[in-house]
Amino acid sequence: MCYKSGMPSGRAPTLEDVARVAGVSRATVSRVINGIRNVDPQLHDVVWDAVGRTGYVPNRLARSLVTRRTGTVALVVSDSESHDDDPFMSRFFADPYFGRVVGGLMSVLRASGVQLALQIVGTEDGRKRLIGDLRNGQADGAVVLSLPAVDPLPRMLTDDGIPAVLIGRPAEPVPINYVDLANETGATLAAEHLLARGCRQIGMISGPAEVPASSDRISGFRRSMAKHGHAWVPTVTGNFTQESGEAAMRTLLASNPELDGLFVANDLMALGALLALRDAGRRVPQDVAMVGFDDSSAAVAARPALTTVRQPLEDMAAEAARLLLAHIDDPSGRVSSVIYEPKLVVRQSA
Amino acid sequence: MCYKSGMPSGRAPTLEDVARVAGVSRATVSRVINGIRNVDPQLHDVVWDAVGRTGYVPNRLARSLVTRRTGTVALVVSDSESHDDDPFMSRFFADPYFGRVVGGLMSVLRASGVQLALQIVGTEDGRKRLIGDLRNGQADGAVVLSLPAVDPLPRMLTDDGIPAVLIGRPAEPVPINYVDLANETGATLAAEHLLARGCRQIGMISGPAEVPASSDRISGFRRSMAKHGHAWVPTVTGNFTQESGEAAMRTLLASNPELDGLFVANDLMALGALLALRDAGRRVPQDVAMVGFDDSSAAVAARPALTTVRQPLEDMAAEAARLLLAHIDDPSGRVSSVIYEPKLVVRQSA
DNA sequence: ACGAACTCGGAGAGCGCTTTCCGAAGTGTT
DNA sequence: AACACTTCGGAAAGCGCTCTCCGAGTTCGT
Repeated sequence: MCYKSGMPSGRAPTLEDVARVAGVSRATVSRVINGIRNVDPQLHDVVWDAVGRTGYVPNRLARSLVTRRTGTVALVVSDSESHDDDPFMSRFFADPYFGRVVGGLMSVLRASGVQLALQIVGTEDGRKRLIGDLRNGQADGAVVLSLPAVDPLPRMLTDDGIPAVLIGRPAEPVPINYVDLANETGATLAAEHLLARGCRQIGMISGPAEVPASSDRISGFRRSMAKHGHAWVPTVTGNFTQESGEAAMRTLLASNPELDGLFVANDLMALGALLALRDAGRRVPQDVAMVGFDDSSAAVAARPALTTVRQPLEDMAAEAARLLLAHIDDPSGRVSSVIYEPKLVVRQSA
Repeated sequence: MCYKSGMPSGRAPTLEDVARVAGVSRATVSRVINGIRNVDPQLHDVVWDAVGRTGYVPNRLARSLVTRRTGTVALVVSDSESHDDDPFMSRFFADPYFGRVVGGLMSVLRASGVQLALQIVGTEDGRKRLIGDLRNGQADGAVVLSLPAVDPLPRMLTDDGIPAVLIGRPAEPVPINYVDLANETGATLAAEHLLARGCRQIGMISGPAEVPASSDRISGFRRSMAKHGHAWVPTVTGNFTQESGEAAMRTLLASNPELDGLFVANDLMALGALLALRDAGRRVPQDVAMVGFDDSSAAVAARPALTTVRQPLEDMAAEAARLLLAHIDDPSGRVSSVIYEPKLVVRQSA
């Protein structure tokens, strides 16, 4: 109970307290702390000294209330109306995708002293509340994780003039900032690699057609295959989880026993496919060559290690953070989107 | 530009606006919105109607400023003074551990309408600011992710009376809420399984000795081994990443070529060990039996699938959230800790 | 019919901070 | 020495909300 410099008991010290200790007014302390205008250097020191002695820490809430700046951005994750006991969310968070994005965002935000607040929005009502909170200055802006299917959120955000950046392009064209990967190009890379390897019977395990990233990969792959004379690509749809990949592989194998090449729309499903292939007694890459997508940690961990299309998610997320910060600083700035070029990372599976 | 019900342009509507539309005072609107005291049912409806028409959403900041409740909890991740370009954080976020915890926390917090704000704290200064922010009511409480090594943070939190829950016990005894796994028991499970399988030369790949969870696993494993006559367990230390597991395995194999059993302190390192073993031409489990720890998604994905000690992280995180919420509601409540019992999940690797 | 007891809504004082507006000094010019 | 300028600190008005008072209106007991 011996009160040290920080007088840890009782309420946190306020500007008023510091002002009293320093023998000046609240306004002056505020100026010193925010480095505004030229305050007499002598007073300046007196104030900082008082700050130190009282252990004063500015109250962000109060500050935000008047400045209308919170130093926080929201990370919006859309929970597509999952049923209550559907573990969709856990699955999503456990997916390397989420972690990589958070890591990328933080690498930039942290340097700017900006915080990240996780927001899950599912229902129509949730969206309304989110927008309301953002308009009220609950956060300065939002990073929206790639939305499944068509979602009114992007439009709502732009309509209300809320600084926002999407990771993954919106399903419908909306004038909003976003970063994305050239998914079609990525799929093309995969197709050409498989073809160059001499595969003749090539199949695909795709993601849900409603998500743009997924449909781009599908169309990109189909297009390059068609260009090389493969008008028809047997395809089974998964949902980006390992289990769905395994199941899809079985289905595909049942209808196309001759398969010798495979493009899988993400590494997690590729992992599942690998298992199904092994169970079926097919060797990878000797019997079936396989190209994944993402270059997540799973790709390196897999045996055989996955040849995969690299998506620099961390960089993309970091760029999204930068874009958002810029847009917050200058809301009138032009809407911009940056598209990353994928790269094929050749390992063992193809 | 046709202004719909929400009048999306201009500033967000305030209580004052609603009051004007409803023809009552601010106070009454506030009462209606918060359901306080009995307001005349007729007025009640009038007010809600006005709320609907104006599209009013309460300003959390302003509300928090006076109520001293934010409806937000901080998720504190300690960045042990990593060097600037050390990708430690990215690694950490990409680890399934992070995602599982976030998922578990959100499952509970979401239902209570509580938000999660990510906080990374590294330096001494960062800790001070964190505490300051918390005392100021930046968040109602904190969930602290298992800290590497001895950290003053838990003590600082309790000293300042900030509701907090640790995930993973503190390195030094501190009267603070925490949830943890009976790590020693888990290691014992692994040891006994390996022994029962008939392994004679058993080694261990451990995590960093400074983190409590890690040291508990080490001591638990050593103890049971000793009890069964194995006084000496060859051990190599890793840092919980797959790469470190692979390297550790090589080292271990070099000094103990006779090895036929192995306990690895987490699944990610086990994955790495699996690779090193394969490269060395050892079959798992025939030549070397291996038990991992965590039962993360990696365990199922591995081939052979990992026999591992299950740590119900999602449940633990959910419980942490509940504990925190309870502690926030009643700060005088007793400090409590709940320890989860691990379970051995037998798959293929042992 | 009169006061006590109760119900309900408004006025207003803050929560901790920023920021405009002013007046009091200080500086330099003619 | 009188003027215009500039510099600097304080007073005070909010930011949007909650919540304690308090007064007015209603109901009921006697």
